Amino acid sequence: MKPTVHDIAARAGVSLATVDRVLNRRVGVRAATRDRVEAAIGALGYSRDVAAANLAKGRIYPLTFILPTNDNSFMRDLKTQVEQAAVRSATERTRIGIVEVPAFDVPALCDALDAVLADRPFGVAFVAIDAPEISERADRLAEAGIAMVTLVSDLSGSARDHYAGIDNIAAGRTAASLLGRFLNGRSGSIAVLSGSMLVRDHRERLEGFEAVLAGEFRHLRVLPVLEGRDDPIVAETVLAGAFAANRDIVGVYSLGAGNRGLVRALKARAGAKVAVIAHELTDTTRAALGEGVIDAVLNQDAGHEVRSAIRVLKAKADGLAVIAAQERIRLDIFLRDNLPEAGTMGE
Amino acid sequence: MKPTVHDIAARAGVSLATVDRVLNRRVGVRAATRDRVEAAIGALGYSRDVAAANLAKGRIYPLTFILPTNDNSFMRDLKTQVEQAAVRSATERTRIGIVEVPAFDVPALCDALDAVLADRPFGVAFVAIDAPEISERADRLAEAGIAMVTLVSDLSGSARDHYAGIDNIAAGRTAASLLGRFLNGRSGSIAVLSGSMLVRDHRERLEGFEAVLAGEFRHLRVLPVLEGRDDPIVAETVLAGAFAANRDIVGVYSLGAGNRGLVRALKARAGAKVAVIAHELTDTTRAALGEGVIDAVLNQDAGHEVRSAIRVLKAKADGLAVIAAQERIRLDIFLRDNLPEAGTMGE
DNA sequence: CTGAAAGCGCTTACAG
DNA sequence: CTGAAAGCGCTTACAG
Repeated sequence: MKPTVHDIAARAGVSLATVDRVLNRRVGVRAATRDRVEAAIGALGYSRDVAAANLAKGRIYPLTFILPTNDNSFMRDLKTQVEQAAVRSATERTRIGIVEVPAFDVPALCDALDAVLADRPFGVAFVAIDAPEISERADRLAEAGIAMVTLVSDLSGSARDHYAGIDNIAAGRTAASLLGRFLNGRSGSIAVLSGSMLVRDHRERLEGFEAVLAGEFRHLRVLPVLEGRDDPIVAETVLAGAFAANRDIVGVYSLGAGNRGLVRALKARAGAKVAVIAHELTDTTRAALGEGVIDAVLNQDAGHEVRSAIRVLKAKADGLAVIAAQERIRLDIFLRDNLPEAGTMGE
Repeated sequence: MKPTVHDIAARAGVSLATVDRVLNRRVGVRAATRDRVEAAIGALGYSRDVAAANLAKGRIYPLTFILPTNDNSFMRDLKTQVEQAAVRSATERTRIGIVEVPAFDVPALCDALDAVLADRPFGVAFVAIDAPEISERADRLAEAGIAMVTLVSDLSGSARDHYAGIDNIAAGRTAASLLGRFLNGRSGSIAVLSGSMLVRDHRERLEGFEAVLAGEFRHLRVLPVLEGRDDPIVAETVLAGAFAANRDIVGVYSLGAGNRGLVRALKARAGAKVAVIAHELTDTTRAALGEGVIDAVLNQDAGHEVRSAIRVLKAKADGLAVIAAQERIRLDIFLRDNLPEAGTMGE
């Protein structure tokens, strides 16, 4: 049988309360007593039953998610996933708060993080903007002992405990590699549509993309990056402008959101088919993949990211380890041929 | 506050024992009493605390995994993942038994399933061979109330509760689509290396592969399928034979295991580079991807499959729902550009 | 058919 | 600095 606190208490000749004090590193135990208890723990090979501990503590985990209010499918999905996790709160012993802030808005995100600091939940997850003011807030949250996970986009050199998102450099490299192979020798210009160069995920995708094109596909020329603000209307406008100004565009890499605008601009354009790689599987990109308007979609699973963030924050609060492999967020590659049924996405 | 059994008991004017009887559908409760308790449950919006119930029950879940003893990296990885899950048994309240059987051996798998039936664990997970004898065993296990998950390869029209594996038709389609695009107009023959046509996963991959080639890439001709028994030595021999007999091979789809043999045969072959798609990211395929010997690897995550099987079996035992999206096993596509760091694979 | 009491493995006031 | 007792939400003999 697995040893319990009773076994430790008996072996060390102390009460349950003292065992509990040692187990939870609480102060006010004589060194000699502590040593006896620790010896018993070691000898018995004790490991705590976390479920029983949580039951006794009546522990619930207050967690805050800060999400940007972009009008794009991916962010809406992310929010839906957090809401669904909130529905599971009862069984998972969490209490999940959602705070919405305008997208790409550093002061607004700072304010939200300050509010978290005042509120002191167990943990916070947020889509980072890569700015020094944000890193500074992250440091303060870490000092306050609040567990912290960046979601989707990471924060450079910060005190966050974990990043729940894909490897964006690899995503950019993959996009370039697929585009280069699909174009197969054709030369010309490549349009890159981003959301904003303020966020690290978009910058990293661009970096990986340009590195592979420069290394392996020198006949493809990358045009200056377009910023669509992850907004369909803006995206359509800037992309249509690029098509008008550059008649030799043979490929497009849409590395941000706002793909409804991308698809409209592609359909409005006359001339030979361009090869297109986009991010995030949504109703829009799924349909475009089916029609052959988009050739491949790189995807991150919002549901997995949210569940992973929650697992990591809870584990941090309990001082427990996570299964590292389970928390790795995959880069999904979808072609027309491996589309999952709608509504079955997930970890 | 979340209502508890005490609240129900008070409201229905009965004891805890009676509440428990109703909650767990045990016999021996008068209909009128049952109705009162159920009314209270409904009015209060009660939901059971499963962790507390398991603590009280001292519940552990005996689970059996039946794995084939092939000498290939994927199956070794699968076994390692089950062993790691066994290490987590203490915290997950499982007791995991592993049974090994020779690969592609119907009588051996039948014996193993009969042994499970005699042993009566809560649940069993096994790599299915698609044969009527196996389906018959599955039916008996289902009748005995043993939860059942097929792993990696499914069992047609059987009573299994769940299949923890990828969509193999989509995998085959994806392989064809990538191969066709990478070859980009070149015509010639395609060699297909399978493990065995006895298992459904290999048959389905072939089916999807042939469908897309026939539909979209008519200039590529599929040679008769080679059976490598998922064994490197056999795979190398049959593939080398195919290369010798067919000088016009321009592509290879290795849809089973034994890729050490595939790589040896490819390296030994003179002539123009062939496009190659293989399955499962292992040390061998990872290295071959880096060297450009293999162009893309389709992968299933053994760790995810094992964790998912365990979650599903436990949920079945508890009569609980799973998060469907979390149990969907993804088809991973790896190019040279999106290889995860070694040792970080997983859900 | 029903209930009182003890117990699962832990934690928490409270008393000393 | 340490311990006895009660309790978290549920289940299980046992008695009636």
